[in-house]
Amino acid sequence: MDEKQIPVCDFLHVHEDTVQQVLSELPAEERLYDLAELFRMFGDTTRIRILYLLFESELCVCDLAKLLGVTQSAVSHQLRALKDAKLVRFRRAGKTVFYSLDDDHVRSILSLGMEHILEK
Amino acid sequence: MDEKQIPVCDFLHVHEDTVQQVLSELPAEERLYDLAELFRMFGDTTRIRILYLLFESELCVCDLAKLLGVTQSAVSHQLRALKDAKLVRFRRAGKTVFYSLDDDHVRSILSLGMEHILEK
DNA sequence: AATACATATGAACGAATGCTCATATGTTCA
DNA sequence: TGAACATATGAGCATTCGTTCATATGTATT
Repeated sequence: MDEKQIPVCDFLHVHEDTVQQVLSELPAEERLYDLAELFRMFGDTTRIRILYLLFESELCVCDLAKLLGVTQSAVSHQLRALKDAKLVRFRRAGKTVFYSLDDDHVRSILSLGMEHILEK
Repeated sequence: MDEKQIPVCDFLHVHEDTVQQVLSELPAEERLYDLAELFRMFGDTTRIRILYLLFESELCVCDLAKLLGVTQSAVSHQLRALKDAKLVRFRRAGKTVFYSLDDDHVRSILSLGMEHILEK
């Protein structure tokens, strides 16, 4: 042991086998990044509101903008992010574009989150 | 009708009753904020890694710092955030403080998120 | 083709975020 | 009580984020 100056204790408190166990459960760096990116989508009220509005039915961009009381541009930017994260999909109908939830993970994740904050 | 200059369409594409339905499902502003705040906790790789490390067993601050390869200060700051969000709890044992997951919501939410990114 | 409407996108700006450094608090042991 | 160790916290800084404004792209209608 030891030529370290970092201000952390210089030994592990937990047992070595626990360390191995814990590290083996840790997903690969890339997956962790993707996971954080996914949850970051839920980490903004505008995006969360968009997702909740799409809970029941598909909506077009301008409807979303009006219901949210924000700019069409802002909604469009956020929808792009949600689309990239595979949380919403869209279909074109003439000039208007209708967005809807991509799959049920969105509903499940939002429900679990809501459960958590309601219990605490 | 009307005197609006905002660059969004001036009528709703969806039916009025759909609007009512959609708006009635939208949680209160405060809940949406809390929800976003909760998910924001999962939206950072350092915090996600902390949560995954705590999946199997409790760990003290300095162990976490070493396993993550980051400063004790950084970990401490993030643990504070996670604690405020009720995602982790701690117990003091002499000089060291052991952190663990607060409840099973953390595991469920992480699992759902992982499912999503693995499928897409 | 020209116009109007719906949506998308890039640049810019202010606000929030995560880290580091320095230091404070808290605990144990001599 | 003083020294050593573990953790917490505040200030400062660079980066990221979400919005707005201006403008581009795409579609339908005349």
